[in-house]
Amino acid sequence: MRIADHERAPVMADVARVAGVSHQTVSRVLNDHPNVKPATRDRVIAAIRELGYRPNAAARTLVTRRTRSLGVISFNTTLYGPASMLYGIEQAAKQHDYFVTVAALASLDRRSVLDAVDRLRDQAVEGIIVIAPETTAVSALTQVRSDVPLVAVGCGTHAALASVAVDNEAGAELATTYLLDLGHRTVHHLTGPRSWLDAQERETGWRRALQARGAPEPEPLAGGDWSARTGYELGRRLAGRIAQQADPAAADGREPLTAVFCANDHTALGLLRALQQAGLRVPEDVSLVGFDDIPEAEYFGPPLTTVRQDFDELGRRALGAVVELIGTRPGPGAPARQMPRVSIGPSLVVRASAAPPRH
Amino acid sequence: MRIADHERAPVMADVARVAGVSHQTVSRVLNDHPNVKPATRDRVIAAIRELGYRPNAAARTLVTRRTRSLGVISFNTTLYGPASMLYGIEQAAKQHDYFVTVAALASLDRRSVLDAVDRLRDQAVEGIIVIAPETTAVSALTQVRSDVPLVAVGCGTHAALASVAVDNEAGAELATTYLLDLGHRTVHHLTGPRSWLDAQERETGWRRALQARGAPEPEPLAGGDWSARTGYELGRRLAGRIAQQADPAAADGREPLTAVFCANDHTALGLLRALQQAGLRVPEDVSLVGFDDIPEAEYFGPPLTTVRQDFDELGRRALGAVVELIGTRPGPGAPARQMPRVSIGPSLVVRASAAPPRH
DNA sequence: CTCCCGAATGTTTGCGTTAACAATCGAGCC
DNA sequence: GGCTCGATTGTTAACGCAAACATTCGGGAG
Repeated sequence: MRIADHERAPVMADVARVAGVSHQTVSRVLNDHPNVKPATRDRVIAAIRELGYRPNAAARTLVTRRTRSLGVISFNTTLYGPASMLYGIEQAAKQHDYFVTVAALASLDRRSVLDAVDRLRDQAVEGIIVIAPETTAVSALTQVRSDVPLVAVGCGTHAALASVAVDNEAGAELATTYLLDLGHRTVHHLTGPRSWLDAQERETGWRRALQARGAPEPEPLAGGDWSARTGYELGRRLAGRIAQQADPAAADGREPLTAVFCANDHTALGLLRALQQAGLRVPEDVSLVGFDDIPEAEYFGPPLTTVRQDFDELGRRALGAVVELIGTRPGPGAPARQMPRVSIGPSLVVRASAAPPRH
Repeated sequence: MRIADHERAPVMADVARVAGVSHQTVSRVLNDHPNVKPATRDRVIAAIRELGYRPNAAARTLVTRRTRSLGVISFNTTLYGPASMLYGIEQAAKQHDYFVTVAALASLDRRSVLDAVDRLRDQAVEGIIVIAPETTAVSALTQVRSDVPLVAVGCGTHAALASVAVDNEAGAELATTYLLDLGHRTVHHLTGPRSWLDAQERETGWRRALQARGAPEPEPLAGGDWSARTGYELGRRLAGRIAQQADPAAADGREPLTAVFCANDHTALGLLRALQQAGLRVPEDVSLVGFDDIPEAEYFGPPLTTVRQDFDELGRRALGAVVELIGTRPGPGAPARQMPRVSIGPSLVVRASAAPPRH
């Protein structure tokens, strides 16, 4: 396992010379071809080791037309969800013997997304996974007329793309129904950013659950952007409203607010903080349910009841989907390629932040 | 911008034919060589656009021996820190016109780290950034006799590697001194995993601050692994101890526990939760300071005073360092390559979780 | 003993690009 | 008017590998 002493790195021909065979035989050994005498194979392997030879990926790609690399486009890799998905993708990619090249987006506008796709195509990735669940991004993506297989992950289940996503509607229904079952007259909803499909779907699921029970449908609390900060800001407003509600004279016809389903755990944290700061108790005064089940949710004060989604699994499935797509390449005269849609079921994790309403 | 109608993608020769020039002229246009007549250049560009031509990266790499790709090895991309650094790295890489290939580690043992390096070298990355701050990983890395430039990021400032890191010791001193200044007799420390350099350095900084003030040095609270869970578990034990401490008869000679400096924000959250559950108030009964300043820290109950580190910047600097290293390649007879060490200063973010002790 | 066939190995070609070298073309100069 | 020089363009040769196409060798069938 010598290091090239500042000369050119050894190439296949060098190995061949040392092993006393032709370079083609070396190639055969490298690619596990049959019809190589074991003794020859051993000599070649020894030579490879002796020289510290490693195949040149570019040369190999040039002739095989395969790069074994995939692209992942991600908006904010800082969020727990995207970060976990990336992790799941990479783990799975390793098993399928693929490399993962990431392209982080500065913003989610059409231009930025298309640029990222372009960048990855320049690098000749064999497939692309997009973790960019915004509607504009998705619509931009649907127009990428490219021969590169493309799968969107965590982008809601209704995108016009091959996609892998958690069933947001089902999750939202789960959360809402749970709160209704506890005895709340209705459930309010702190939304995520309206431009995200996940947020839209969670809102839809929430609404559907209310309708199924004939519960009043309060105006959603809009303005969340998944961050704790916006949860906090909305919480401040809510706290004021709840204070009024204690005073019957000030009844304003709106539904009393005793239960809130938050679009995700981070906003729930912000909301929690705002309520506590206003002297309200969770779950005694207000019940809360989140979405995601980030690792910290269990240690909020109080621990957060939330809808769990398996990001790792999402990532793995997404990878599986691209690999599948890569395998079933066009083939002349193939009909419009079908778009696999994988939907993963979420589950409710019950903790202390939701309880029956007081009377 | 036509799509190849299922035939081979156009190559340089196709462009040349359409433009009525030789392929070399096309190459010159592509690479911004001087001495191409503007009119010719325009014809070539038009042809490129007409055919939807894009250069073949593999062929280019084969001859230039440059891949314009970098590898990032990361352990747990799910944590806020690593995820943010990855983001910063990618942003900066884009500006330097590099691709980023990630290699996630399943574990931090020597073997796994070396495998990752190998994988990346197979893909011919020009440089590697490691976000894997464990001592075993670092020691494995120092032995990678490779011609690939390698920079460790967030791995403490004492590794025997080119590195970019926040000054953990200074940050820990900042936190500890702040608590002492508030009037606490001493400060306890909830450590991170001992095998991480960051954790070690934070412990060192904490100890040094105590010594500088002549404050008693309590046994560190070991067992943290950066997670909220371990913070919680340690917190349970602490709570028991504090309860005893209220009873003078049970005094056990240990320092009273009124202030804790946590190795990171997540463990601080767990600790917070455990204390509250035990009926203790923060900061009235116990003051807390964290490390990292994750976006949620501001919304803990109470908001967490913590040491801020700029992960994005860390990532950018790390990228700058590798690019630098790549630029100043060996050169025959070059002396052992110097190892750049960048250390970034942290800052204290004061919030409500720390206050003067009661008497 | 010869022929045929398959296993094992070698030789040649082409992948798409850039670099090195060659050729052409004009303009300026003596 | 021939020559030189620089600007522009073309031609050829790598780059390192795998696939297609030879070749060799040995053994079994006839």
